[in-house]
Amino acid sequence: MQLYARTLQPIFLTTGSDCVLWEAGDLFCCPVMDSPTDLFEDSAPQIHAFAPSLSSTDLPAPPSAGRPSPAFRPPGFPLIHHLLQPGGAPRRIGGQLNTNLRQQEDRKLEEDRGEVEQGADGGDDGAMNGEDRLMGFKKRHGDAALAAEWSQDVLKVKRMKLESRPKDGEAEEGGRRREGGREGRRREREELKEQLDEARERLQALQEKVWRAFGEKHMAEEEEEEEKKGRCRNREDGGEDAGLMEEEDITEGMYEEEDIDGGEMEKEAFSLLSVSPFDSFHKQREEQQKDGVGRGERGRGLHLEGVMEEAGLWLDCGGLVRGDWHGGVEDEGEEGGQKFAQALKVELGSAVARVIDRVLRLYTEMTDPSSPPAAISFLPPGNDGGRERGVWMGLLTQGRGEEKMRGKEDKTGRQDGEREKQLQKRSSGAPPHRSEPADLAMPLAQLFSRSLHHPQLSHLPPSRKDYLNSDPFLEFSSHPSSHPSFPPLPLLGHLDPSLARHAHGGRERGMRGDGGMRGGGMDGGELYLTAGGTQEGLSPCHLKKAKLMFFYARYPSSNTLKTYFPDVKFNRCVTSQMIKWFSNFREFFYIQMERFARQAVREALTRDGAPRLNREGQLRVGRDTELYRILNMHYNKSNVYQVPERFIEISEVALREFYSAIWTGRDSDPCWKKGIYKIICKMDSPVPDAFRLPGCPVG
DNA sequence: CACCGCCCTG
DNA sequence: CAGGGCGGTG
Repeated sequence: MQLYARTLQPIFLTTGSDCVLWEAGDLFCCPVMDSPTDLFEDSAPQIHAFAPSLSSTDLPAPPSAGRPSPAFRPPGFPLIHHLLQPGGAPRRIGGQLNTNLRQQEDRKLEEDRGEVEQGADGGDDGAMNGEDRLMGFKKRHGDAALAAEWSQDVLKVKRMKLESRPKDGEAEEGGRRREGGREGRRREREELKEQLDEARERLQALQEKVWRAFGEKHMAEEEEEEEKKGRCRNREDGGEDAGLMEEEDITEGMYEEEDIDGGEMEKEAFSLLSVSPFDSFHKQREEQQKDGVGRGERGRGLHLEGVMEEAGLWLDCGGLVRGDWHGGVEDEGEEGGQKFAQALKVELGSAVARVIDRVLRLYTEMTDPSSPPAAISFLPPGNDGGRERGVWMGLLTQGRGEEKMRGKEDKTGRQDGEREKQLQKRSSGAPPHRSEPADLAMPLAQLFSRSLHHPQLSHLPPSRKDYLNSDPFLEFSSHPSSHPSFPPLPLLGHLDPSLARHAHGGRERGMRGDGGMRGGGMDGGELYLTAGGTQEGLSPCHLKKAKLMFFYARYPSSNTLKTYFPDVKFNRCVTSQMIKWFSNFREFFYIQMERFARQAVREALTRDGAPRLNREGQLRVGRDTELYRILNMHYNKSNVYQVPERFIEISEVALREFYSAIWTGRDSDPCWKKGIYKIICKMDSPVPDAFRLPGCPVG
C-alpha cells in the first residue's frame, strides 16, 4: 500500500496546505488565482468541446466563455469563499488600508475564524485521536481539523500584521501617544514576535501531525499490503515490487528527514521567496485578468500543478510582501518596523515555503526523477507506477515504443487472419523506422502536447522558472524532452471523494469544471482502489480511454482489454462491462453510419436519380464532415486526441457498405448488417502501446 | 454451460 | 451507457 500512501501523502498535504496557501496568499497579497488566467490558452478553441459534456451534478459547470460567472460558486468551502468573491480577492494590493477597511478586515477575520472553527468542529473529535475509526473518516476529518488549525494560525499572523500596521488614526493622535510610542512599539513588537514564534511552532506541530497522520495510514495500509502483495506478482515482471520498495524507501526517508533538513530548507525556501519582483506580480495579475479563459477550463485537476501554482502564488507573495510592507511601514520611517517586517517575512516565508517545498518534493520524487513528467499524458492513478511511466517516457523520447512490444501482446488479443498479417508485416518489417502510419504516431504526440506546454509555468516570470528548473527536485531540464510538468491528473480524486469535492468545488480552479474529464475525469474510479494499484471498478478515465481505443480497435478481445488497462483489476463483471462499452461504441458507430448512408441514399434519389457514389461530399468522412464531427464528439469529446486517419478510412468503408447495402435493397434482409460488421471487424488496427499505460488520457 | 455480440429498451 | 433477452459458437 505504499503506493497509495505516497500518492495520498502529497495530496493530503496539498489539501491541507491549500487553506494555508490561500490564506497565506491573502495575508500578504491577494491570491493570484481568483481570476481566469492564460493558463489554458492553447486549449481555448477546444473549450466548446468540453462544455456540452458536463454531466456532473456536484460540480459547477465551468462557464463556457471562460470567466466564471457570478453564479459559479464553489459550494461549501468557507475558507476561501471570500477569495472567490468578485471584489473579494484583491483586497489589499496597494497596501493602503484605511480604518474602514481595517474594520472590515477584522470583521472578515472574525467571520473567517468562525467559519474555520465551524469547519473544525465537525472534525476535531475524530481528527487525530479516534484510533478506532475508519481511516477514511479519520483522514477526512483530520483534514478539516488541520485545515482549520493552519488557517487559524495564518489568521493569527494576519491579525498580527494588521495590528502592526501604522494606523492612520493613531498616527495623528498626538504627542502623548507618540511619547509612549517608542516603548509601546517595542513591547508590541516583542509581543508580535512571541506570537510569531507561537505561530511557527504551531505550524511545525501541525506539519508533524500531518506526517504522523500519514504515517498511521501508511502503517495501517502496510498490513493490508502484505496480504495483497502476492496478487500483484502475477504481473509481467518484478519491476513492480522493486518500484514499491523504492517508493517505500523514499517515503520513509522523507519522513525522517523532517527534522534534519529544516534549517537548510528554510534558507532555500526564503531565497525562493525573495526572487519575485513586486511589479511582476501586478503585471501577471493584469494579464490574468485580461485573459478570459476560465481556470475551470484549464487542467484536468492537475494537483501537482495546483501545488506548483500555489507555490507560484506564494512566490508572488514574496514580492508583494516587500511592496506591501514598504508601503505600510515606510510611512512611519521606522527602521525597526522594517526589520520586523523582514523578520516576519523570513519567518513566515520560510515556514510556509518549507511546507510547500516539501509537498513539491514529495510530488517530484514520486515521479521517477529519471522520467521527466513530460510523459505523463495518462495519469497513473496510484498504480504500479514507475514501470508504466517508463513506457510513456520511452514512447515519448524514442518515439517508437510501438514496435517494441507489439509482437508480445497483440497476439494475446483476438486476431483474425488479416490482423495477424498486419502484425507480422509490422514486426518483421525490416527497416527500424517507424512502420506505423503517421496517424498512429501523431495522436500520441498531440495527446502529450498539453502536458508539454505546461501552462502553469508559462505565466511565471523567468526568474521563477529558473528557480524551478534549478531546483534539485524539479530538475527536468537535463532530459531531452523535459519540461517542468507534473502528473496532470486529479490524484486527489483517487483518495477521498469528499476531498475531491472540496478541491473541485472549493477551489474553483485547476480543473476543467470537469466536463472534459467527466468525459474522462477524476470522479468515479477513485472509490475502488485496491492494494495493487488497480481498481475494482471502472472510472470515467477508463471509459475515456476505451473510447480513444475505439479509434483503433472496434472489436477488442477481453485479453486485449486486460493488457491495455493494467490499472484495472479485471473480474467477470468488469470485463463484461468493458466489453459492453465497446459494444455500445460500435452500436453508436453503426447507427451513425447507417443514418448517414440512408441520408446519402435519399439525397442521391432526390437529386437526379443516379447514385453518385464517390462524388464530393457524399460518402466521405473527411475531417470537415458532419459525420466526422459527430464521431469525434462521441469518442473524443475533449478533442485532445487526433483521430487516426485509419479510423476515418474505416468509417468511410462502413459508410459505403451501408450505402451500397441500402441502395441495393439488401437492408430488407433482417441480418443485412452482419456482413458489414464482418468487414469492419477485420479492420481493427493495433492499439498503440501508449494505451498500455495505466491512468487517464488528458483532456 | 460459458462466452460473445447484437438488439431493444430505459 | 447499462440491463436483459436472444441467437450463435465452442
